[in-house]
Amino acid sequence: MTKTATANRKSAERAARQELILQGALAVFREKGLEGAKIDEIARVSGFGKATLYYYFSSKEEIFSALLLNGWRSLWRELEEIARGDDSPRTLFISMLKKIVELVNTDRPLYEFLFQAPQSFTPEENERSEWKVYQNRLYKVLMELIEQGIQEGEFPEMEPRLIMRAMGGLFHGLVFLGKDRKSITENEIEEMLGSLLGKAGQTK
Amino acid sequence: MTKTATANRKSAERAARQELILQGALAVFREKGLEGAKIDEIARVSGFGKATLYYYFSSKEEIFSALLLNGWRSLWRELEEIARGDDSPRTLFISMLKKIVELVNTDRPLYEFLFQAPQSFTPEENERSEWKVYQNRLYKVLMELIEQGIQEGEFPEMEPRLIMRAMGGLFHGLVFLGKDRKSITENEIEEMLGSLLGKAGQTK
DNA sequence: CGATTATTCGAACTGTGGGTCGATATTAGC
DNA sequence: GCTAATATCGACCCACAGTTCGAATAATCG
Repeated sequence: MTKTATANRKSAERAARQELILQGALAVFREKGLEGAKIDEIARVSGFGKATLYYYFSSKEEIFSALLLNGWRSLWRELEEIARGDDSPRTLFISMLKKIVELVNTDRPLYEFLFQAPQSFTPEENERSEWKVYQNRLYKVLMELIEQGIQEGEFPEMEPRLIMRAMGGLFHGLVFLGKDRKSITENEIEEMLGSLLGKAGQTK
Repeated sequence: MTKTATANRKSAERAARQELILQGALAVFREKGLEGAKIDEIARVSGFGKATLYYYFSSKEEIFSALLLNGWRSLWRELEEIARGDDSPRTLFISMLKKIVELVNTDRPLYEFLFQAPQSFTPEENERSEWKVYQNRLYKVLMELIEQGIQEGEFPEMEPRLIMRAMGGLFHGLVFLGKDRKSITENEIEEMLGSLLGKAGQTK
């Protein structure tokens, strides 16, 4: 058993070091943007030699990808649970967005990265990427909630895609826009969403 | 008089060539993103040698800046007129956004660039830039309309900055999000804004 | 202990891309 | 036509940043 135990510890340590590197990388991306982040600086910030980064990751791009993948995957896991609830579409929809707000307020740098980094890639690059799978699942669930919600009269009768875009933009604006990084409260979000979606069924 | 006439023509031609270069640059930015756009490619697309670009512009960054400055300045001029009208704050506010939609539908690549390129710079870089002046004027006018609108009961009673963010996000979502580049209509915008702002005073 | 393997790292390599040079062509003015 | 200014351009330069190398150190195991 000794062999396995040691191997486990080693692989755990390896993962922990990868995590350290990712944290450093995130800090640098946040400050310098995607292209502005230099490998040397990531190495310095995370406290490893430059070559060591390449011992754990095969390229700069892989570091990006790992950050995005981890982030979107864990975000999806949090939201998946909520989506499985059996409340009305509108309630579920709002709960999910409120959950995202809660998470953002927990670790703003991470979520700013998750929501803004993708714009730095070309659409083709994005299609191929692992993390996109989880983002797509999230979008799909939200779209379905909107469609069901419309049928049940809980959402305004408009093109679902249009509502999706409007809600996405509204949400993004409230949570991420503005230089004053004051966190938004769940109540504020709820109020805004409520007025956009109309009062129908809101106090159900 | 010959001298002046010739000089005029020359400077007009010079401006026209600059314009050609800017058009090429915009096309490349649109496709490749800001960092992905190479000077060599801009030169190729706009039909000049690389060195010629540097005969008209002193750096790659100056090309960016010129695009942004031209764009935001002309956008501001269009909107300034509207802002001077003497309708109610809410009507003015909505007219301005509808005007932007109209312009976007005229030249989508340009406006996508205008609204998205700034994110590629660090905040400090943005502060120093010429074009930011016009963007700030626009934001200021919109904020004032919101503040007045609240006093006159045409807008919901919330923090103006919050309303601004919400409207900005909503607008951006509707106009620019989504891969299907189908243009949005002014009516759709009006409907969305209307429901977010509430019915109060809408049918004034 | 050796010896084999895992880890770390600064130095060196290399491709890329922004910017410059010098030579050439084109135009303007007389 | 001749000269000076204007315009054009491909080849070159060089700094930078991602990546690799090779050596050195630390951990594992028999």
